[in-house]
This record gives sequence, C-alpha cells and structure tokens, in this order.
Amino acid sequence: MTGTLKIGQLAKATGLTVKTVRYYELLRLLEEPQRTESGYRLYGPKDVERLEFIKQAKQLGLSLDEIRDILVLHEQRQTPCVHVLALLDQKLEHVDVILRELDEFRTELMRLRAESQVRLEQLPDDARICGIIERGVHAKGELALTWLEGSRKKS
Amino acid sequence: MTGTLKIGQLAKATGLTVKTVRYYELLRLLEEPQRTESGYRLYGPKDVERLEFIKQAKQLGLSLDEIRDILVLHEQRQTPCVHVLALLDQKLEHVDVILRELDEFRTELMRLRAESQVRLEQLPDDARICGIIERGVHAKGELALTWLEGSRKKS
DNA sequence: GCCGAGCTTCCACTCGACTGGAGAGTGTAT
DNA sequence: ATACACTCTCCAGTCGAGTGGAAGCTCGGC
Repeated sequence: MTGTLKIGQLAKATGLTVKTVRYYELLRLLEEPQRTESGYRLYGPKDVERLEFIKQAKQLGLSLDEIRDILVLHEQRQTPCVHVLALLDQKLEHVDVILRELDEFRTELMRLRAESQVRLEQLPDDARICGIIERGVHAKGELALTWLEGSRKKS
Repeated sequence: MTGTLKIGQLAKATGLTVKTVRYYELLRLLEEPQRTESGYRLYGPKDVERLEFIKQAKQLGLSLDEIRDILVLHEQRQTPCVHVLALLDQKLEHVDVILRELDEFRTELMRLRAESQVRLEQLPDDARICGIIERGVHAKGELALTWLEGSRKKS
C-alpha cells in the first residue's frame, strides 16, 4: 500500500483521463478503490499495473468486455492465457477477412478511378446523377465497408 | 408521373425498409414526396433511381452526408463527378493507410501467437496477469484499431 | 360493419467507449 | 479569508445509420 495515488495522479501515471478511470471502475475493470475519509479514491501500484494491462489489451484489439473477462479469470486465480490465445486467434482470423475484403475493395476503387478519368474527358455531361458512382462497384466486402464507416469518427 | 408508388412499394422495389426511406427523407437525401389527400407519400421512378444511386454510393464507402452533398450539387445542375473523383481519391488513400496498418498489426498478432505457444509450454504460470498480453504489441496502428473496434458491431 | 395490412407521426433506443457539464464538497497555498 | 485546483456524484450527450414501438388514420375486401 505504498504510494497511494489520487485519481488525477493515477490518470497522469497511466496517460488516461480521470473520467476514463472512473468509467473503467463502473464497468468493473477496476476493483472498487479505497477511499479517504472525505471520499476521494485512493490507488496503489497494482492499479497502475492493471490499467497498463488494460491499455495493452486494447492495443491488441480486445474490447473492454473481453478484457474484463480476462481480468475476472485472473481474479479467480485461473491462468487466462489459454483463453487469451483463443481470443487472439479469433482476432487474427477477423483481421484476415478484413484485409482480404479491403484489398478487393481497393482494387475496385482503383479500377473505378482509372475508368472515370478517361470518362471525364470523353463524356463530360451525360450522366444521370454521377456516372462514376453509377458505374458501380462489383466487390461485395460487407465487412470491410462497415469498418470503413466506423473509421470516419476519427478522421 | 407514371407509376406512383406508395412507400412500401418503393421500399420493396429498392430493397430498403420503409423506415429507412423515411429516414433518408429526414436527412434530405430524398426530396419531400407528393402526398395523397390522406397524407400517404407518393413516389415515382426518379425516386427509385435516386435510392439506387444512394445504395451504390454507400457501397463505395461514402457516408450519407457525403452522398447528400453530391445530390445537392446535382440538383444545382452541377456535375458532381469531379467532386466525386476527389472523394474517391480520399477514400483510396484512407483504405491504403488502413491496409498498411492492418497488415502490420496482423504480423504483430502472428508473432505474439507464435511466441506465446512456446511460452505456454515453457512457463505455465508465472505471469502477472497474462504474459501474452503483457509481452505487448509494438505496432502502433491507431487507425486500424479504431476500425477493428468498430467492426465488432457486426460480428 | 369490421378486420387486417399498410400508412402516418413522434419519441426513444441501439452499439462502444467515452466525454461534458452542473453543482457541491475538499485540500492547499497565499 | 479566499482563490484555485482537485474531487465527488449524477445525468445527458456524442458518433452514424438506422430500428422499435405506440397510438392513430385509411384502404380494400368480405
């Protein structure tokens, strides 16, 4: 119990925000911390470690739900590694599918782009709305598209 | 104005739901339709065409906002093709970045997986929480990860 | 005259991982 | 004594593209 940190210090130490730390507690990713008399949360090095773990796991593409499952296994003194390995295999498969679809989609976009540049010169203005789009896309890539949409939030 | 369709028929014709059609109207992707005396929406072939256009554009990874912009250009009798071409170039660049990051991430996952399987045999139980995760990830792939997260909704 | 399908509006909810802000209490430096 | 930073709880909002459902018209057939 050396080094009791208040939430702001914990946040700074881990590079998260105070809000995020409290949010993780709400989702039971962190155990309920000790409190001062006045109700301030107090944290120790184990909490720093735990948050670092969570950050790493997020980097691996695990959801907070999945991370909590791992943490629960750990609390029950089980070794979550086998579980984690299966999870990673799943992610890998997932990534493979997206990679394949995205590559196909890329090819499609390239094709469309190349074709359209020719067309812009040849037929300037007889398309209904926009000939480029109306020429359409033949790749299916349901999954990849969903992700591309999702990606807009950060771009 | 031949072939006036009610909303359900339009939906069936385009493979969308009634709800979605009304939603697109709300977002001003469709013009306000004519109504019957009793208030039912009435659509014509131009609307079918417009919805097909929207579907195609979505397949190309455009957002409803982007699609509306294109449609507005069209309504102002401008040719949106040049605009669209720029948009597609942007998408393409976007996809390229994701592809690169995702590939890097895949490599990282593979490495971790391979390493971990060795480790599972060698050191069954001395990790803090889960050695696999704690060995960490060295690829950065901020963008790719965001998308992987986004992808969970459909999986 | 009545049933059911289809239409209307309006409001709320979904998903995930937060973020923003109000209003109140606490801790510390001047 | 007071300013200011920090903390507390609680509620609501964000993003995008819809979906769900209630309450109430309307249309067509029997």
